[in-house]
Amino acid sequence: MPRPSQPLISRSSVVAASIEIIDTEGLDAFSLPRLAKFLGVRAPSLYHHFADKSEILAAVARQIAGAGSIPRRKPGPDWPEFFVALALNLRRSILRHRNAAPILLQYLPRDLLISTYEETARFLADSGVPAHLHVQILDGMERITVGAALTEAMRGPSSRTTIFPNVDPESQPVLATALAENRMTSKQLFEEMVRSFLHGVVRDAEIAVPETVASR
Amino acid sequence: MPRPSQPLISRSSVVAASIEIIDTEGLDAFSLPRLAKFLGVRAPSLYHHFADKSEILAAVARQIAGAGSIPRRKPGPDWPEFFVALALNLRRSILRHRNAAPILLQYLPRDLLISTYEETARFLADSGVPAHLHVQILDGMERITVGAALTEAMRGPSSRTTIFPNVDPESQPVLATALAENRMTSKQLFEEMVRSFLHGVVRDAEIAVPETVASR
DNA sequence: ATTATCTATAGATCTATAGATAATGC
DNA sequence: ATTATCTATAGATCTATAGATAATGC
Repeated sequence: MPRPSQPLISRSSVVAASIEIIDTEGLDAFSLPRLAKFLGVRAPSLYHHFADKSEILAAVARQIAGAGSIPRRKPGPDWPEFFVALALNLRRSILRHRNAAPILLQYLPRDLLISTYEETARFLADSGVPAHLHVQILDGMERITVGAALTEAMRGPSSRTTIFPNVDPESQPVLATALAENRMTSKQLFEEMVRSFLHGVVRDAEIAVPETVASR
Repeated sequence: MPRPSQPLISRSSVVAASIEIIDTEGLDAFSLPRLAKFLGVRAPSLYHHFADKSEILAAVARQIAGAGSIPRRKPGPDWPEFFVALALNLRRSILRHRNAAPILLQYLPRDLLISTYEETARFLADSGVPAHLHVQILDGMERITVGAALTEAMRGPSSRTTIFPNVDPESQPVLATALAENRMTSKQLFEEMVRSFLHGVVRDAEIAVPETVASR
């Protein structure tokens, strides 16, 4: 049955199927024959839509990383919360497809977190953050968010609930105390990690919302 | 030539050879036949020393991650610098073997960064950091360090020197200004990222070195 | 003429096991 | 008897290309 009336394959259906396979059967199960079977076609037909396998994987990475919506927020003293929201979005997207974490690491689209760095830099400027800190913030946010979410994605099921596994109160009393004192979930730790970083970056800077912006 | 007088293969030589292959030929080039050839033996002989391929890769990850020495430092107000040194060590180890980054992500040994969490928690306590922040610090440090180093390792050669590639001063003036204002290298950004996080975590806490410790 | 599928297949691997073999250590 | 290698190979893939074929769109 060569050339059907309606195309059997589209780039988006290939990406969706790939993610489905990786999610349910794991990364090792993913191959072009497996993907083709899932779509009800033959493997060579995939080459009509993608140059090669890596192009498919790159599209998968883009799909997963770009799934979240970009939060809207006005510049101002609570500018860090914009980044917290952005980071939580990406974390959720990555954790939804934990099996794909190695793909994301390998095919990381730049401007993953911050779709338009320019716009985000302006947001920082309008919030009164000095220009010399912008690169620190943009670069740090990207690395922290992607990195922390990826490592969290790779943790085994046991390490997900208990943050540090196998702590013996007898031999590790200080650590046991620390764990007992902790009231935060993984998600809250992640969120607070981002917040801490941002507050730390501006720790010595005078943050004042410029008049021109404040009065807009 | 079955059973030589001196064993031809050892776990450490296998790990070293694996790293050498991955470093110079890339991760895709790594296979048991390739590894065996490198060592001058036949592939099945490797199974006498390792249960399977993944056991070799896990050993590779452990070797790379555990290569750095643990800095010694006395507790006190400059406790963050201990963590900065720890993080820089791990970053260097990871960047020395960038091709192995996906392996590290997959076979991440827990207690990668902080060999003994207990000891580190005590260091924090002795430095006057409140117990309720210990988990935030230990968990955050591990995630930030590993994550940021891994994403840095995966960056292409062009993105290494220029932190944000392809910035057009015409259409992206704010970002261009930010880049012009930045005087930090990738390493310094990493270092400062860690420092910012730690200062941020304790931003609202009273840090006082306890008398018992300070007077030791 | 172009497009989107198919069949067939080249060509190259790869992981892991079974069983033989000779050196070693007791 | 155990150890550390080897040969041989099962068994399963996989990626990608060449070339055929029929539907589509001009």
